[in-house]
Amino acid sequence: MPLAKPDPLQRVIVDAALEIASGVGPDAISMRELARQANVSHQAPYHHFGDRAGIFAAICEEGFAILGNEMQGNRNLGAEALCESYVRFALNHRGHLRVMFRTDLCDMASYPDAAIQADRAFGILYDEVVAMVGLDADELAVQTQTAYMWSVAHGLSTLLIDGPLLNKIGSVQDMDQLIKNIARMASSSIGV
Amino acid sequence: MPLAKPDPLQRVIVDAALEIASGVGPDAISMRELARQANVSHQAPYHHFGDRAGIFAAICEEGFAILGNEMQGNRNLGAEALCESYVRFALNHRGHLRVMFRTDLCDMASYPDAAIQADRAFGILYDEVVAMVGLDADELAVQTQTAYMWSVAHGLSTLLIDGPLLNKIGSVQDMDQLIKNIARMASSSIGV
DNA sequence: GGCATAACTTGACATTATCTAGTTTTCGCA
DNA sequence: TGCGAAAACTAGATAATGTCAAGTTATGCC
Repeated sequence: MPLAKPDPLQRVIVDAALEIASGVGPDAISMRELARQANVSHQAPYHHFGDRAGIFAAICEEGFAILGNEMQGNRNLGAEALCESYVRFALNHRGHLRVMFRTDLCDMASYPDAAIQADRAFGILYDEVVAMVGLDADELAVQTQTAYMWSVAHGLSTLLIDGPLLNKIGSVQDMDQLIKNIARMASSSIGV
Repeated sequence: MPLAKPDPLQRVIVDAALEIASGVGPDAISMRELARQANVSHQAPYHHFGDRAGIFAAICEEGFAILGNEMQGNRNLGAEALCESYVRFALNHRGHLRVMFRTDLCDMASYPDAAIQADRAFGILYDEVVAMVGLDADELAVQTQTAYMWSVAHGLSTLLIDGPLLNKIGSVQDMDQLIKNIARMASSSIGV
């Protein structure tokens, strides 16, 4: 029986980074600490990612890809499900989310692969809104409603992950209900 | 005519920090750079703020105080105005906002003065929702709707400041209209 | 005046990102 | 099988950072 192939270093490093990001936060990520956790020299991560921003770019790309896939999977279930899947992604991948919207950590304009995944995720939401408001709706209305849905999902996500919202909510059960209720409120505002 | 009293060092330092925060981002804030910009030794800021987190705590406290005041001023104009004032605060004080929800930069639990201002701002929003849904509404409904309003305002704010939303919107005029429309959509979902 | 306290300065240390320059591994191909 | 180049690393050095410890100056009050 062949030995299991060890995880490629890049995977190990990104996982270590995500662990730190979802714990203390992305700023605590240091190249040398990642190298230490991967048991390699302090320069090994540079070979794969170029610099610190490269690590964040990899996280962005992966994060938006996962988010896109999850939204894609719930695409036929309406805006409510889309909103819910956004928030659930955030809760299940808080390390990713904490990096994905930090333009200071990684300017996506410099990392086209990451930007592509981000645009794709946005496009799925956009298309869903188009489907709800109708193809004949004017551009501005679609943009507004897309921004609205995105704001609700993104706002709730960030408030749950980093904001004081968790402190004001009792149990996880409550949180689950809260997410569902808010997703429903948001989707019922669309297309009217 | 007496000489104008020079700004106290704390003000100079916080302003320098805000300048950096609203530009590159809060992570680029370094104690030594702040000292440099204030023309003092690299240890002077420590005397006033204790450590780096102390600077962020001061920014949080000030930010939530300003936000609270602006919301308080628009309190009688309904949830729509409240939501709008939140977003406008974010746009006009992006340095503050970028710090206020970064629990990794400053754990508000360790800075009661900051926490008080944050609770106050939240309370204003909460009271407004109570006023809209009626005093007889049950606790869960009020919590849900408060979280909803907050999510919309906060989500739109962060997406406009750091997210890719700006790239997808044409002019500042459009942005103004977008904010108004979204605030209206949000407030019309309340209390139904 | 005297003196306690606040408001700083100086120097040192460990840690960091990143540059430059090696060294070892791997692998396609003769 | 062996070789040669590219990939995957290692090693050392530099400048910058946060923060500790210890000194010095300025302020305000009795």
